[in-house]
Amino acid sequence: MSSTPTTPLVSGEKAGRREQILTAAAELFAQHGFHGVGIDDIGAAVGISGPALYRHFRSKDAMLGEMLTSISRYLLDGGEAHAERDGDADEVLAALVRFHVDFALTHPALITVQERSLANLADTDRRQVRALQRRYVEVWVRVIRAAVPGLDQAHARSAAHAVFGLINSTPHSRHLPDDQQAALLERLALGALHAA
Amino acid sequence: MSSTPTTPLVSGEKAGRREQILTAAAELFAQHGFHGVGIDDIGAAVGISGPALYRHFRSKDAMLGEMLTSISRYLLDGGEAHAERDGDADEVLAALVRFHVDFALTHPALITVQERSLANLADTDRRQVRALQRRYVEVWVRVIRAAVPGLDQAHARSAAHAVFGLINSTPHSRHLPDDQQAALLERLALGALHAA
DNA sequence: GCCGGAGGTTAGCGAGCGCTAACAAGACGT
DNA sequence: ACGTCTTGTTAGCGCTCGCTAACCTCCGGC
Repeated sequence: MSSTPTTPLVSGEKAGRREQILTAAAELFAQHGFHGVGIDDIGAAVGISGPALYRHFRSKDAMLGEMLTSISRYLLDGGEAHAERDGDADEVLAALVRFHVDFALTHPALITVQERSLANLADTDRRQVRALQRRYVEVWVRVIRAAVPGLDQAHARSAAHAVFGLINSTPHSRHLPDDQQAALLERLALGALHAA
Repeated sequence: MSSTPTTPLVSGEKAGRREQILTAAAELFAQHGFHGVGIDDIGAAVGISGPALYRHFRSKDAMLGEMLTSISRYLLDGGEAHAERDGDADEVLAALVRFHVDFALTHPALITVQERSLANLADTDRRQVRALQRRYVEVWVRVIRAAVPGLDQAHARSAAHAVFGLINSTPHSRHLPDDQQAALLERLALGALHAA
């Protein structure tokens, strides 16, 4: 609604140069870490070479910044959309889990980058990402507490983080077809939460 | 029995210089990533300055290598010890979960480093760490399949990774006293596995 | 038919980093 | 008393990396 028109979170395909660069960079950052990837590597990954990237981004840090803030915003938006849909509390929770699982399975590189290199962000960007993440966690806390009785805020927050860890572990283990992996992760996540 | 006598996994306190350096380095690597930490930073953290570290380690990579292999070996040894103790399958699983939770809560920096910077390891070290980790996963797979009926290898392996992610998430969320956090993680982990 | 902007190229700068070299000072066995 | 081993110091080399400068080329509008 505000800056970019639709924000389909990159999605390959037609994608302008900026998006193309961001997806390539995400893949590289995920594999080698932020400092382990050079400007030239990113350029090479999209077929142009080195400093041409500065026609599209102000700095290497700006790439990471845009990457992480767009992820966080996408998750927050999606999370809020699911949380606001009224219905059975258990079903809302299941939908939220499914949403996050789906994201983790379709964008493993982004998951890895977000976990790994928040520390490499410039101060301003890091504050913004942190804020978005906090709000996303709060969405989960509300939904969890509605579905699982007898959990105080602190326990619900810890449980939310734990479930993120569970779901986000998926880039480290892809020995199952996607649909089976998704089904398993959903069962595990919901099993964990209902045992809390 | 082979190289080092007892291998108490560092543990601060008396600890020789090498161990002191490794713990300091782990903390820094966890905060800023491997490439984000300079030789001088590590030296400063233990009160000596810069190149003095080369009296104790052959290179910066060697520090990371020793750090990660010792973690992996500690986990594998502990895991096998718990798995071999016979008794109720559920109780063995619970003990294994408790073991890993305990490790994650007492060594959050090591957890973070192991997740984050496997990619920064030299080839030889990385192969060794990978091998140790694989064996640790296999311990879990056996214990899980004994306690949870109807899981094939692949599903059990995915579930193991997911539970690692769940437990290892604890460095990102410390807003609960340690004992409550441990109890919660145990419940979540076992809840997840029994729902698999 | 020109011209300005968009998006590339290569050359090279300045800074930071891992690591080595050369040297100093205390502990200690003989 | 002396040499040697250990563990520290500072200076500095060489390389890599992020980024800028200067230049080229295509392309669409008037």
